Amino acid sequence: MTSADSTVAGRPLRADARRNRARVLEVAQQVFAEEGLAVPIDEIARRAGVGVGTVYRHFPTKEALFVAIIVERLRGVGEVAQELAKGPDAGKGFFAFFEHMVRDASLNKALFDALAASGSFNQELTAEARQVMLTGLGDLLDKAQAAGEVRADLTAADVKTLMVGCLTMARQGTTDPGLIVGVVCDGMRPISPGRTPEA
Amino acid sequence: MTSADSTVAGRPLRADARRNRARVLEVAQQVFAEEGLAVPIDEIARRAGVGVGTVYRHFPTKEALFVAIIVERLRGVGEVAQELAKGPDAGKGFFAFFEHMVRDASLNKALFDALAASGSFNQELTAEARQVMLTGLGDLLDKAQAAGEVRADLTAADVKTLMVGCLTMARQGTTDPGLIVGVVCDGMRPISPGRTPEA
Amino acid sequence: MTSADSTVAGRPLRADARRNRARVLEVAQQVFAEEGLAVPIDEIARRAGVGVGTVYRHFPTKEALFVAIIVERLRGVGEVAQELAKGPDAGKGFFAFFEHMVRDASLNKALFDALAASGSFNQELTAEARQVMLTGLGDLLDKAQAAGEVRADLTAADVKTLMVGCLTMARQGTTDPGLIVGVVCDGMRPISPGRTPEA
Amino acid sequence: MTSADSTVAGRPLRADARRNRARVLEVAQQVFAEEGLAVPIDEIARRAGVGVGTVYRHFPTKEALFVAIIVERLRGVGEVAQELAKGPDAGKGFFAFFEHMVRDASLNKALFDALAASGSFNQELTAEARQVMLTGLGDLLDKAQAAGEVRADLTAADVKTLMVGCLTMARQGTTDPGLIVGVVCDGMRPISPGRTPEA
DNA sequence: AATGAATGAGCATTCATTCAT
DNA sequence: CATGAATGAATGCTCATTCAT
Repeated sequence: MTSADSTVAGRPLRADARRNRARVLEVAQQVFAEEGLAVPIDEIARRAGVGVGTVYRHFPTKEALFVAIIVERLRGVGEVAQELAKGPDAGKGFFAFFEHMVRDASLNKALFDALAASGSFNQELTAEARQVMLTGLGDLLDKAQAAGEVRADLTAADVKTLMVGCLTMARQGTTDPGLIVGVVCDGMRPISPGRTPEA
Repeated sequence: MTSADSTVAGRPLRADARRNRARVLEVAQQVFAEEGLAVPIDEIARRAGVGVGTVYRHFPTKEALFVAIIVERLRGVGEVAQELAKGPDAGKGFFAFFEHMVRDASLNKALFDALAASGSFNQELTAEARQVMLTGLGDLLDKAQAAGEVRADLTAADVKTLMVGCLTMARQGTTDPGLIVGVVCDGMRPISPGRTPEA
Repeated sequence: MTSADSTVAGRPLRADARRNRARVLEVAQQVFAEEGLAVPIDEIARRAGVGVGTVYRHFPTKEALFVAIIVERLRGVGEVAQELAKGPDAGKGFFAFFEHMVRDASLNKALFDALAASGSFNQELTAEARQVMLTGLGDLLDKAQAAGEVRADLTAADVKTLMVGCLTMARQGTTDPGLIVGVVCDGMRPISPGRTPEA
Repeated sequence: MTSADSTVAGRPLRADARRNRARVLEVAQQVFAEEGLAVPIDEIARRAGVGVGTVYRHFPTKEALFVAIIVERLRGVGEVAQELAKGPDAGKGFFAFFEHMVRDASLNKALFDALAASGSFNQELTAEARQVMLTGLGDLLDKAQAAGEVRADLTAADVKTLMVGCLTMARQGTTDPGLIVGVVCDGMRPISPGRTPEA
């Protein structure tokens, strides 16, 4: 909703061009989500009802297309976190966010990849989006830590990593996602006196 | 370590053949580890110093080669777990195993893949090896649970999942593996009365 | 001559595409004719002055390319026969057709293969074309038999077989095609009373 | 049974070597007959119960192996013809030979290939065997022509060609071999006054 | 002599990307 | 701008032939 509609920084796209760009993005996300990165661009073009050329007009590279998807997703995630940080109970909010994210992304390979693979691509291209995401998450985390609900030694990056980890596990489909999230969330809580972790 | 040297069940391979087979396996593991499954067989052959034909003589398919790696690894992991299960302090053993595994495999993509992707391939081919692994891990887990050191509601499959998750995270390289393992191990411990998890 | 220009049944191909398709077909026919089915697709592409990809765009499989050639040929043969069947002297027409066909195809391995191998491929794909051919030939044969110029116990399929046989022989290059055709045509005539065949 | 047992002209092979050579030849003939020339040498070696090396020891090339089969066959055919030429009724003998050959070879792809493909290989290697064959057939033909049972303008080479042609047709399996042979044999008979061939 | 492991050129096919229409 | 045809490098795999054991 911000200003992510132009190809790079050119003039505002023509209406039909914008429509095509959006359509391709949407389809690509779905297709990648369903079948993985190996899907040929031709297939995406076909499903989007446009020619390959059109895909390449908007995204000069297959990687660029994927990065675009990632960026869009990361931005969304960051915004949600930001929202929750403004709420009253940051502790509850934090864990809810974590759980929600995992539940959500475990159903959506594209979102998963957006998080997981955000490091595997031309870093420069995703840098900004990752920052947005980490900032939102960071704000939420800070508050939760201030409230004593989360281990103080965790950084936003650590939490993101743990989130991706939970996603990977959830996606395996071999274990109840609830249990996984339970274990990890539990592990993120401050170490109570009654426990002897790692001892 | 057992008798995994012959192709399938034929006569013991000739000395040079066995050497080549081992060399290919070793190289393939490394190369796959470094660059992922996309590496051409030709590349593996080249690095192993043999012709493509030789690779194909020993492993009739690229998948077969990968499966062979997985199987070898899983077997190893299972055996280690089995060993530890026989030790005195199962709780300590369990967490040590978990930590060790993650630390180890985070340096070795092949081992990681062996664990992570063991479900993505011709199930039949890896079934046995996976069983060996789960059995070993299960024995260790049982003892640790009996000793009250691990949440009773976790199964061997859950633990394996958590291990793979930690591996994924550790491999990202963006977070201290120790911290990750710390969090997850902590989460696997029984819930102490002094804590209000998920509350 | 009819409408065999589109790939399957899509919109009429772009001018250049149609040109390429035709060129590939033509070259493939020649090359197959000269060197047999073993010729690599790359070779055909090279000789046609296009990339391999182009060949594969038009013919998704090597077999498909060959089938296309066969189909085109069979259609042509059937149409010629049909034409002659409409003529006045069916007997003369029949033998002329036979002779012509052999003479023609003995110079063109592709046409030969079209006839000879028409049974060796995905039957479904060539079924229709074969039918066209047999129908044309059948009409001509019927008339010739009615005129008492051809043994009444021969079917269109038999005649086709004999034609292919003559072609095989002619292609050997070791015997005068005229003599061969003479012998076989002679054998197809009704058995005169003055002869004691097989006696 | 003559002197076709040594590799080329070396010393008489050791007993086991001769056994191996014969076994390979026999198997190769069968396998080629069943599956065509495309069968890998490894397959032949396997079925013959020897190593590939052994095949190559006896036949330095795949082509050489095939030539050897051809040669053996041609010799046999020539000998049969020779035999019949010595009989009383050359006319009957000639047609019987023709029919017999077709019937026989249509069941044996190797024999068929031996006849059909005898021209497709290193001519030098098969020259002698072809000569033997043509001589035998020639003797039989001469007598039949002298008896007025066969068109005088046919040469042994022509007849061989017609035989191969009939084989090709018979092998198609789409027409009754008897009918084919009937037509061709009929065509080989002298032109009776009561007929107007090619007129 | 026999064996079968090793070799590597060769082939069908796919797919990211470019460019004429 | 959109289209989709053309391109060709890349890849998994086969198989004739050589050679160490």
